Amino acid sequence: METVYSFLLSQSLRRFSVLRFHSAVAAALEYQHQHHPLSNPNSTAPNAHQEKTIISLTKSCTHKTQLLQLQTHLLRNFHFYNPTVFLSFLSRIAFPPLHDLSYSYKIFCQFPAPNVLLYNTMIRAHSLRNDVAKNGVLLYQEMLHSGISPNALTSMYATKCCIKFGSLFSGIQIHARILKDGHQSDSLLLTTLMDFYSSMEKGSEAHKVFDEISHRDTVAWNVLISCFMRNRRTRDILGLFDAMRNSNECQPDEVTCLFVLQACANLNALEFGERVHKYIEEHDFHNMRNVCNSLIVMYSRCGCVEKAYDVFKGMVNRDVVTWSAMISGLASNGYGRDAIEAFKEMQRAGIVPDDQTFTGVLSACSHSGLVNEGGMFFKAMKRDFGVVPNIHHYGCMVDILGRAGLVDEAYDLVISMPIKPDAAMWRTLLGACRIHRHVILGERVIEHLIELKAQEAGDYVLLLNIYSSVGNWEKVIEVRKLMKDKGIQTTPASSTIELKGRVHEFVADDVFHPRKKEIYDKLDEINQQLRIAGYVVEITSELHNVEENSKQYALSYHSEKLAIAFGVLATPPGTTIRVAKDLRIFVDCHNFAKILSAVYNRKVVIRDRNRFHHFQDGFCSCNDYW
DNA sequence: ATAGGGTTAG
Repeated sequence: METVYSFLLSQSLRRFSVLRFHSAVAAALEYQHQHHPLSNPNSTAPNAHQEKTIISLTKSCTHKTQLLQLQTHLLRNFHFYNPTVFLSFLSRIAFPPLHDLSYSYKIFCQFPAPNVLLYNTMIRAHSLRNDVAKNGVLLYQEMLHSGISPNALTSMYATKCCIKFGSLFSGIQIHARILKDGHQSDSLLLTTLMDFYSSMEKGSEAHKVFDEISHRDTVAWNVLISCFMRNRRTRDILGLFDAMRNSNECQPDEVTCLFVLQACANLNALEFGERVHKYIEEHDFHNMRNVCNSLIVMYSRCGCVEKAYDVFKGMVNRDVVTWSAMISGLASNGYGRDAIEAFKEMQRAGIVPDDQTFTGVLSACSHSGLVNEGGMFFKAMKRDFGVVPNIHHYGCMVDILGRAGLVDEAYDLVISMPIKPDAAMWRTLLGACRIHRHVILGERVIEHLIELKAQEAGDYVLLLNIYSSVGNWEKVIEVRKLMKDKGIQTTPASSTIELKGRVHEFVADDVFHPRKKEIYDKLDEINQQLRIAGYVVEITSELHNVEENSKQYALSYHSEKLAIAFGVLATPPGTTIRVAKDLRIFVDCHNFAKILSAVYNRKVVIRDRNRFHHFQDGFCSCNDYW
């Protein structure tokens, strides 16, 4: 018995780990209990036939009890510590479905001289779960301490542990070790390393690693694209798609298309989205349901719901995601009634709606001012479909009531609902207060936002607009002073327009665009034309920048106006002008677009933070402003 | 001689 102890203890000391020391003691005691004399572990290696049998036996075990029995048997025959057998056994325990990490660690500690293979197995098993990923990193460090050199797989598994654990420092250490060990030419390892930097929001580091990969395949490109997606570098993704197509190493696959379509949806880049659609058809990805669902979303988010519907019609197997995407697309583009029809048709098709379907249905009601229907669906979703309203559903209801002028009812709903309201909820209500010039409630909502410590410049601007809309200039001055004292800065709004697959971005009084002179001249010309048609700049009701006075406001060039002017300038007559704005559209610009659509005979589609505004022949599809 | 890399479909 002394031998057992001293052997295991010396092992554990040599391998530098207090944890391991305790495990080793426990293990030694267990063997004492089993009356098992541990002699030289490898004294009787199984022959080739035995080994094969043992491994297949190990693989056939589905429960831990079976494996325990097998372990006892193998120990008795001195076969357990055969490296191959032990590895097979450990893998079985450490990976799903059993995935018993504490037990696998226990038996791992019992192995006299773990090699790199065993460590890899252990580290990989730890990289699969968030809660133990940290131990994977520790195992890696322990391995280095005991003088075993890692191979490319070790570094990869350890990197994955760092991703799960979220440790930038450990990951950088691994990166250094990769370079030291000369594994920097392993493209699969570097792909994982890219993903690591990406998940740590170190985009430029990820890009550097990408540049160092000698043979970049589709996966490497996709990881870079997902990195740009995370870091909101959406516009660069379009460039990457082209670069990928022009490279002779690899071509975009359906995963690439999913990313790029999402980028197009965010950027309002319809032309580019259509090109991706063409690519999808050329490569037979259009039979994939997730790709089609993404196409529906892309077309809807680009204000082109007809094309979204074309894709929808062409699909054979529509699931709940397909229907929900279509319903939301119809809703956000102002086709509330059609969205509700689609919902009914979905039920006829036997597809069961879920929570996100109802978000779409309720937003249809809010976008089309269907107050009664909204209330009806809100009641029915829980009663008839067992979908418990979440914060988005309550948000829609607040929006429906608020827009309809029932701001007090909306407030009561927020107060009485079983979910804690978030900042977005209060902002919805604040927006309703602004539309209906509800000063008292507006002040109260601001208090709630301050309480949440979530108030933004935009919230104060809304409050300012509420005060100015009722002519309370004293309060306007007061809020402006408050904002100045608090040092609250308004972020400049930006508008984008796509032209020949390129996205152009404008801020108010933009000076960056290469064709700015032409654009400003065009905008002046448009303003002149629109004034003849009765367009008056609305000064009093909309203030967007605390620094500005009314005179400057009247003369300022809003980002959406610049984008529209660029559209008029650079596209042939009759072309639809599609603009996306990251904040709410201004009332003044809304009027501007409305009159422009008649005077210049152009359809104008503006997507702002909340919804689409389709302008045609002097009218707008939305019911916000009139 | 190891279950080498990446996915947001609403």
